[in-house]
Amino acid sequence: MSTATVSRAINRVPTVNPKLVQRVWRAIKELGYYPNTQARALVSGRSRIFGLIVSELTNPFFPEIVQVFETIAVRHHYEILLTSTMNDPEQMESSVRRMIERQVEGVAVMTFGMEDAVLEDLKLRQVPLVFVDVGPRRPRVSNLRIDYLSGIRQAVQHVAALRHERIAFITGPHTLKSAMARKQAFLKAIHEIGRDPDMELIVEGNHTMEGGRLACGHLLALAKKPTAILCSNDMTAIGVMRRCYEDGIAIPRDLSVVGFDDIRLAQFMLPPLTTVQMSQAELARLAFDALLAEVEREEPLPEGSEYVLKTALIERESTAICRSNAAASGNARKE
Amino acid sequence: MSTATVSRAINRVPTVNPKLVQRVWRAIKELGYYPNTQARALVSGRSRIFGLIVSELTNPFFPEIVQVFETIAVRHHYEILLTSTMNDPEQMESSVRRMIERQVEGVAVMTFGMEDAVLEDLKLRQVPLVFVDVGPRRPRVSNLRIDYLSGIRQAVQHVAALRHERIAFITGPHTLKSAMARKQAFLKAIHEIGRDPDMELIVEGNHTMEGGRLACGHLLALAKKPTAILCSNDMTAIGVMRRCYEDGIAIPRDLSVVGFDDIRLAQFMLPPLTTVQMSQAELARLAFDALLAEVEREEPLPEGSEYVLKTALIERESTAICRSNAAASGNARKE
DNA sequence: ATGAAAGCGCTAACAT
DNA sequence: ATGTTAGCGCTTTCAT
Repeated sequence: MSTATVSRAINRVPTVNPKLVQRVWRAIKELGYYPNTQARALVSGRSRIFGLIVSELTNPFFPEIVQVFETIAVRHHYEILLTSTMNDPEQMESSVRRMIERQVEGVAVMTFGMEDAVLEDLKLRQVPLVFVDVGPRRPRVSNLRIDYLSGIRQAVQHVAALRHERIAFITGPHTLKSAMARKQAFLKAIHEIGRDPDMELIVEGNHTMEGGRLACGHLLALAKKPTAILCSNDMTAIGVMRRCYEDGIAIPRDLSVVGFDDIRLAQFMLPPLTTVQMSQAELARLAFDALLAEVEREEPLPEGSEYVLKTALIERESTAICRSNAAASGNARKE
Repeated sequence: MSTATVSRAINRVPTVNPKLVQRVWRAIKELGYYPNTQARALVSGRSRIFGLIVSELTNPFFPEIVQVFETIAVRHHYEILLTSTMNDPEQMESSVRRMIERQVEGVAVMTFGMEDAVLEDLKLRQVPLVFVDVGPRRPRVSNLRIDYLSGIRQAVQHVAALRHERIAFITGPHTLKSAMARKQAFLKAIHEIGRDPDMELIVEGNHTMEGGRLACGHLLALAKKPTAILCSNDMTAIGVMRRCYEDGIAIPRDLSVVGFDDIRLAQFMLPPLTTVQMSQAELARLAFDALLAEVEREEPLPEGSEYVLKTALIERESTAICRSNAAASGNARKE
């Protein structure tokens, strides 16, 4: 029996004698034989590896993305090559190089911000790519566009319905495209309900807890304080909660706060954080599907592909009716 | 110029003419050439891949481990093959198979619990392995032993010094070796300070928030309630905090709580959680070093290797002096 | 239905 | 110092 026959048996080529197939499988069991993926990849030209680039695993936004991406990948007999760049262009470059060397069949760039020239090499090789929000429209690259407005609109209407009138927004860093999109969505949503945003109530954060804490301090020092604060991400909201804890301000009694992202942490906060969900599981799934579709597509679409991810409000316990305005409008309210 | 020369130039074999080396590198730049790792691995017999098996990425204990392991791996020109098993033996088996097929040079099994027969295949192949707490002593397998006692002793002494007398402990699942080790450490530490543990105050949790919440409920229903609760892990402590929040019990004023693990979340809690740190970064580093040492060791040690990871108390704000006992002993204390 | 042989991209041994 | 050749483990023609 030749190696060719064995190969055929393993790969279930129908023309092999069932008797032989049996023998082959028995031998495999006995010898504990496992095929060598490298050799397979070498001859087939298909590595069955997808690259996955994230900013940092310790940012609570990413673990679920990686988890889900990995699970789906395995189901499709793909392996993932994971790298976290810490937002360092040099690391980004090195990870791209490693990915090319390992012959990845596609790369999901889940790092918010920078769609860099660093990726030129990947594009040159026609490696399918998928970005969040920032990708160019060109063949073999897909984009996951986040519909920030849908969820943020819900959040704004939610607090407005709770009679809040002074609604603040803490932004992310203004260098970050996705953060600016969130701010714009907030402004739009405010306009939609016929109000004019009070610019004093829009302050800049940096998507960290400390940034949220500081920004909250500013807001609380205002002559006319907000009664509700919406945040550009959950970590910011956690900073707000921290600040309120320090200052003895009770959430949601004295102040309502809403986050964005719905990282796992959000539900562990006390009180559990009301937040706009941008499903990490869904994001991962879309990214994988986009890559897979591209790999299986013979002729690349000239304009690449686009997918949209909706966002939606998750009501938990960090928002409540505005006490002052509830009283003003004659609504009884227990203390 | 032959391919061999190019290969030598790339691999910096000193005997090649500097002129040629120059030309080679220039051509590489121009053509955007990257060596094919698969082919290299095939001929060299070294994949430069380490497997990393974790339980689940969404468990806050793991992301930092993965992050650090990956960072170190890259620095040593290794790639990691990451799989999360969700504690499912079947997934564990499949991931082991995939690792063998990809010719990993070593595997770090960071999944607390089960050192399974599933790993037989790996052992057969003499693949270096590293476990946490549960590995057998045999050639090519290393063990990271956690020194639970050092940190738990500090925690016990810390709350004892704060005049707490009724100190409770919420365990993990009793099927989990590492959880039982923590409980034993607690008992030992209590004895060390000359006290007898009150078995009524030892209740079982399951390392989840809900488990902690329930266990805390039991403890609070006791005729003689504890004034301090130590937990087998941080998620349990978070459950305790949740329960107290629901019941209007103030931490640390009415109750002190201590966690274990020091997951990132701990510092974001309100109040920030006092906890026993088991450094995830250190754990990852030890695991990688163990693997690397084993790969580079020609002759395997007959008994494998052992490394010890210390634990230590991180004091934050969820513990405070016991009010009742402070008063009883005549200590004034502001409200 | 099976075997023989070529070749995937690279490195190492041998030859020059 | 460089080129030639063989071979890593596998799949895939091409014969038979």
